[in-house]
Amino acid sequence: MKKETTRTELPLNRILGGDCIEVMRALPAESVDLIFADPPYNLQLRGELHRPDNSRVDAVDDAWDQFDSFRAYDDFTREWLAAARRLLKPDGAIWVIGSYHNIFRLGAELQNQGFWILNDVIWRKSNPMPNFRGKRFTNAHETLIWASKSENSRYTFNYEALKALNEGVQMRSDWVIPICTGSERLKNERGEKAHPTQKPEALLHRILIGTTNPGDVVLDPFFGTGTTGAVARMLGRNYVGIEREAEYREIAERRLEKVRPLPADVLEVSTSKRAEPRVPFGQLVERGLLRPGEELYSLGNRFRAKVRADGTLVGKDVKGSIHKVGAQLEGAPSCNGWTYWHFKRDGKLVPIDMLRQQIRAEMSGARPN
Amino acid sequence: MKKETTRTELPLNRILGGDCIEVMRALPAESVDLIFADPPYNLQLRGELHRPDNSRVDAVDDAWDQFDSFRAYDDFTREWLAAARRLLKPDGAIWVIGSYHNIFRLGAELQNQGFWILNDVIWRKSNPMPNFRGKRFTNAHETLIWASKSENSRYTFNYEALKALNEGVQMRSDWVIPICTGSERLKNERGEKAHPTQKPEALLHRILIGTTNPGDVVLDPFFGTGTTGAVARMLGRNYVGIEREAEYREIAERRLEKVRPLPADVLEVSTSKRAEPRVPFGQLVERGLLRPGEELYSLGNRFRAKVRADGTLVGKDVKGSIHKVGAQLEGAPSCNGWTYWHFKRDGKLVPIDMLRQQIRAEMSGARPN
DNA sequence: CCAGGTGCTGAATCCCCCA
DNA sequence: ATGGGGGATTCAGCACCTG
Repeated sequence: MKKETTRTELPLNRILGGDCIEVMRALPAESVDLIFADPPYNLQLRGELHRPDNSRVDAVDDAWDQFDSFRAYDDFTREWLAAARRLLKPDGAIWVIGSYHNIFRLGAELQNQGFWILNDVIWRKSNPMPNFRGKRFTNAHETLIWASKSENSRYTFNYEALKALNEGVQMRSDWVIPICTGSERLKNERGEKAHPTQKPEALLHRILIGTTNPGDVVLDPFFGTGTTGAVARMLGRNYVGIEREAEYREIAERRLEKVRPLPADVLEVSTSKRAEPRVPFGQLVERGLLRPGEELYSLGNRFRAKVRADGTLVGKDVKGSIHKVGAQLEGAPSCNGWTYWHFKRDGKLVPIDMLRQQIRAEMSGARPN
Repeated sequence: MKKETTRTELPLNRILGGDCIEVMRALPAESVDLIFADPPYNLQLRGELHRPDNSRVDAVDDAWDQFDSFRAYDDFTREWLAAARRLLKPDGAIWVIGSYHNIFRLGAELQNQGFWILNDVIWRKSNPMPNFRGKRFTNAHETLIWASKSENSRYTFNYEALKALNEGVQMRSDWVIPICTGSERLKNERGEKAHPTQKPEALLHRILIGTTNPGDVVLDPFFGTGTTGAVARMLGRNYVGIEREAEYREIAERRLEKVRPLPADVLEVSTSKRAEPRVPFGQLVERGLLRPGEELYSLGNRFRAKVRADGTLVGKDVKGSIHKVGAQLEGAPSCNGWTYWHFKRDGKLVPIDMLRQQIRAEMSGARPN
């Protein structure tokens, strides 16, 4: 049963037909920045499942034979996840979505394969289908798991952009988003909904804005009618879709043709201070913005320190960087010297960070960027 | 190494010392209606964490939360779940709570053992701890799983009572409840929090109202400081607690002594068979059961509000119906004012729902029901 | 008595570059 | 690979104090 697979180049912004496990195995390793996966959880699919040795799992229709069906689902999960993992760049990440039918098995297998869970996120549906028989709670949410490829991955997280999306408050792990209805819901020629579990674009919008950058490659191995691709294309990300059903692929192709990518300037998002160019404190002295020997005053004006010619400070029994001296004086584990230390101008105390901003402004002025 | 265990009778309304797996193995099979379990989460924390103001976060670093590997945690989960399962009556059910660190392994093992998941429920914290380094989403929720012993269990679900708790709308799978702080949070002699992970009583209140009946037996194998027992006792349910740490047991004993069980008539919950007559809150004032100006006290005694002559309440910065004011004070989408607000009689706090029951009794007149 | 400000805390897998 | 050091980072609720 061994199949010869030729590793192709990664075809960007295309939908690939076929079984996602086989297709992924033929793609180049470590070529993808983000994976979004909405795998099937319908246990009726078990007839199409394969064990790791590629033997087919017998169709088991008996409802009581849960153990075998869970095992088959776990085998399927293990295989596609391993194939997906291979494609991820070392600093890549994955999102999976599911309900209580499958999310626990999915999450456990993610952990087993060495993915590092960063958050579980609750998609809280503002308009869920009620529980008609009154025997359970309204199933009003689905669960997403966001995980990096490994514990030490430097994953992408646009903290400031998400905070801005959330009215200036840190984005939480529970997201209120309506289900996909109305004109967004795709129909087939017969007027029926084209796909049973089409996800809202708002969900993918938040995921892609928050955990990818423009130009990144986003892979969706269960592409369906292409929500991931549509949002990726709109947001200037590259997508790779894999879908087994020809009908879904055709609908997705037509959908993607209509998407107009947004211009680059709109795609710029708020960035954190971490992204700003580094300015050594010594430059302030070199450029004469602070004189050697000048006195600096701590936040709260409890301590003083003197600037030395090499860009270090000297205070009472302490010397070192602006950060180190501040931390030692405060007895704190760390200290941001830029906001901690102040200098005197016209009798007023001004944070030295103002001088850093001045230098940064000059730097960006030189480079028209 | 075989240990002879004598199967004792089930000791009701007591806290049992020792390892919960061993203790459960010594209890009689099929004797429990509901299990609530808050097992260790296996947090796997690395270094210290500081807030932006440099204060240190008091982490959950207790020995009982340390496991060497996922394998070790899975073994532990398998054993305690199996022991718990044996104790459940055929129509019994279980609730477990966890975070992304452990909930996927917990859910998968529940399924493996033949439990039938009925819902996963999201506890949305109205006041979670933020993410201090801006590297992830605020971890603003925990996940509960509600499962019956088997697929065909006729589990208890008080649909109408929960609907009433939710202002007449079907209860959803996401619950907004504040974390346990303030006066509800138990302290030890040193003034520190007595238990690092004490759960809010409101969470147990909803679980016990929704999925048990008065007189049922509720087992909590990780009893801690006894939240499950306290709410069970208040609501006229029997509890069995198991806790390994003597210090937690002593605190729980003292806590439970103080709990006053509610009278039986208050515990009757709505049934779908016969709708209870609606009683406007204003009738309590008209009839002189409550005086205008009288002070009401919130569940948990955190808030107060004053009764106005028109049957509305006025609290700090809020006025309106008993439901609306309760919801606003709690920051919750809704609130059942009848069970939320209490008045003082003979120095004790009594839910205003008792007065409604009184009026209903009068209304039903000849029918003693 | 109220308004406003300060301080503390909560189940947390919480940095990243460079030598 | 590992260590050192620059320097970035928080929301809601309650207790307590001051004016």
